[in-house]
Amino acid sequence: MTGIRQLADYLDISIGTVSRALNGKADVNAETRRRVLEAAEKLGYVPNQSGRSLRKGSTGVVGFMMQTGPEITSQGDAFFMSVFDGVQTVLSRHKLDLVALLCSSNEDPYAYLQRTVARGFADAIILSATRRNDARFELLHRHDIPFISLGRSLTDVGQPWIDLDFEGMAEVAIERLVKAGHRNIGIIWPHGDLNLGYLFADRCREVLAKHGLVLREDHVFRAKPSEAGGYAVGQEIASRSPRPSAIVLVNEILVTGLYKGLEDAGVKPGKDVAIVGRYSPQAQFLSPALTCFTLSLRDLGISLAEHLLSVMPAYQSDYVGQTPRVIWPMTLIEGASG
Amino acid sequence: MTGIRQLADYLDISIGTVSRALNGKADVNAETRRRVLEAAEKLGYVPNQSGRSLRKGSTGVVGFMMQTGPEITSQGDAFFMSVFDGVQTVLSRHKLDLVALLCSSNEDPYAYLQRTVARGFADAIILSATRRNDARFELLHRHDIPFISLGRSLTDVGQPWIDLDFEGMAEVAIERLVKAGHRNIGIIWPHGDLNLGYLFADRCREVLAKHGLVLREDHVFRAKPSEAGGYAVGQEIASRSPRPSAIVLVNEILVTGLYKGLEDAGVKPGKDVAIVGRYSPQAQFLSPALTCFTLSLRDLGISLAEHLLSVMPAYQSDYVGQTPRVIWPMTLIEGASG
DNA sequence: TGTGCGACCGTAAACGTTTACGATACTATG
DNA sequence: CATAGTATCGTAAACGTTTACGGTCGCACA
Repeated sequence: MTGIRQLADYLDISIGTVSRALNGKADVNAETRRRVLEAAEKLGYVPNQSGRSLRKGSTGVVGFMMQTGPEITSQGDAFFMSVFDGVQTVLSRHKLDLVALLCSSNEDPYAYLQRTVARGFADAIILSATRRNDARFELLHRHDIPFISLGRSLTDVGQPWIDLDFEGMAEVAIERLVKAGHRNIGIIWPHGDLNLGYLFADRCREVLAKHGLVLREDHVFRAKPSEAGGYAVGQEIASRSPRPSAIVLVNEILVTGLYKGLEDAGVKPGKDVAIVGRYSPQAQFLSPALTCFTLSLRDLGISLAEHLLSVMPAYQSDYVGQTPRVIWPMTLIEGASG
Repeated sequence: MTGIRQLADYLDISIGTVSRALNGKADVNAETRRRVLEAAEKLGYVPNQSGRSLRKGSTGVVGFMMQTGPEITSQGDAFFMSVFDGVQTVLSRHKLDLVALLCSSNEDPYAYLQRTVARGFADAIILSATRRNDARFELLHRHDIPFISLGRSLTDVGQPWIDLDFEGMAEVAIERLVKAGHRNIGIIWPHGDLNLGYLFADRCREVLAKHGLVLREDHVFRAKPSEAGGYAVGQEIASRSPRPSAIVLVNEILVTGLYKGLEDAGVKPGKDVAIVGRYSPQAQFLSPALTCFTLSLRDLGISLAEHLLSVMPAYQSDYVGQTPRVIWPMTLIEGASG
């Protein structure tokens, strides 16, 4: 491993100058800088992260916290990979690296976050899978770590957040179904205390009420966020009487199972029961194609990164005037399901 | 942030003793150790990672490298989340943390890895999405970084690897289909130069040959690893004459699209064309349910971690006698598709 | 009493950077 | 020519740990 010392010896100048040259400081001769950069390239020198961050007090990495395990939050397949990609295109412009902080399913997320924060692992954090009451917010706030959350929470501490427009989605979906003549509309609400479920369900109720309709309690279906959960809830829906004539679901990960659950119970999705859901890679390849709400995950990632930078002291000058909170719109893809 | 110095001052002992007490070194009085641990807990002291790793030369983190972007390798993120979970259960026993090293889709993986390795970011690396010729192997070998790869490669450098048994899968699938009377069997081979495609295709050919059958070149379908890719290839299959009566696919991520592509072309999956594939969360909820090969992703993760530890000098004593290479078996789930 | 030993602990160096500060040489200006 | 100013660079401290080394103390033993 070639360190800055080897590089300095090789060039026969001091390590201070080398460091300044590499970091783009002003007081270094242009010719010297050129030589340093050239030599660094040649010797394959890359600054050691530990030494650098020990001195600077910052690590140059942004952590995206997520829980591992088979039963992930409420997002499916390529969701995070696409978001990451957007985040990185922004961060890389500032020489920041993104790593995923993986909290195992048998570790308490709060304890995990506490540990990684105290270790000084990342300069800033992106939170996902925000709960309705989420203690992690206060933790990061107390330690004065810049962060942003993908998702709102009641335990807001003034940090920026971006959340999908679940309420707008509820509104558009319900309006659409009501206009199509549906009077008996049910919803699927994923298990757990993710905040989005509440936002979604509440707005559904409101919009229905506006039309003089009521969301029956036995038409609120709780599902595990998995295909199996979708299957189970499909069976359940089929067995209700009265059976809802339309279903809105906020979770993308269970729709194939839902279709199958309904079919196996003799109820044809899109025909006997209209379905409106969230986009997933499978959505348009189901039969009938799912009417669903979509968004650009990459753009979402970009926005997440930009808003995060706007609260990081070292970078915020480039990102002034960011709206601190964003409700991210989703657009409807008309399928044949509802 | 309370450092070791504050802790030492608080206890009125030297930082050396504090460090030894916390790290479980021998020559420290039992009572002193108790006091130190208690105070550390009380003051919420957590060792600074940069300082520690600068001194020790190791970081205590294991990196799992993966590419971000919508068009990921051939696995969905449900796949990795489960594997991660297994990896972590093992690593956490050794106080090692797992982070995902996210290489953005517009950065060269080799350059990315080079950068993170030189920075000294992780003590060991897990590679995934191994290509048939993968320069990353040699890179890590040259830098003497312990690593393991999920997937074989021609550019093996003697490191341990674990790979799914794509050849066994090919064998079982082909035998099954031949036994069912199929003579015209096609395969779907994902785009890119992932090694698994070659392993799979070659073995398919061999097994077919054993039965006096030949894999027609126009029955080898290349597909983009996405649902859309599956749809396209479904259309393609339908248009071939002669049309294969059965299809084996090695990639899990495109099956819903494949079904739809076939259906839209008037070909009924499972009826007009038998299909055997890989397990995905959707597999059993398709109609007909997919006959597919599955495995315990968590156990795979556990094995990955154990084999990785066996090549890490600081930990290998606990993991002697590990077989360096593992071909991970998959088991068949009989669906109705083939 | 002197010696040796073990238990325990303090001291200080080292890890690889960054950066405040001071030193040097050269240029411009009077 | 003297001086101030500027460009460039070297020096050394600092970041928070870990750990080799040496020191002190108490005790056992001859």
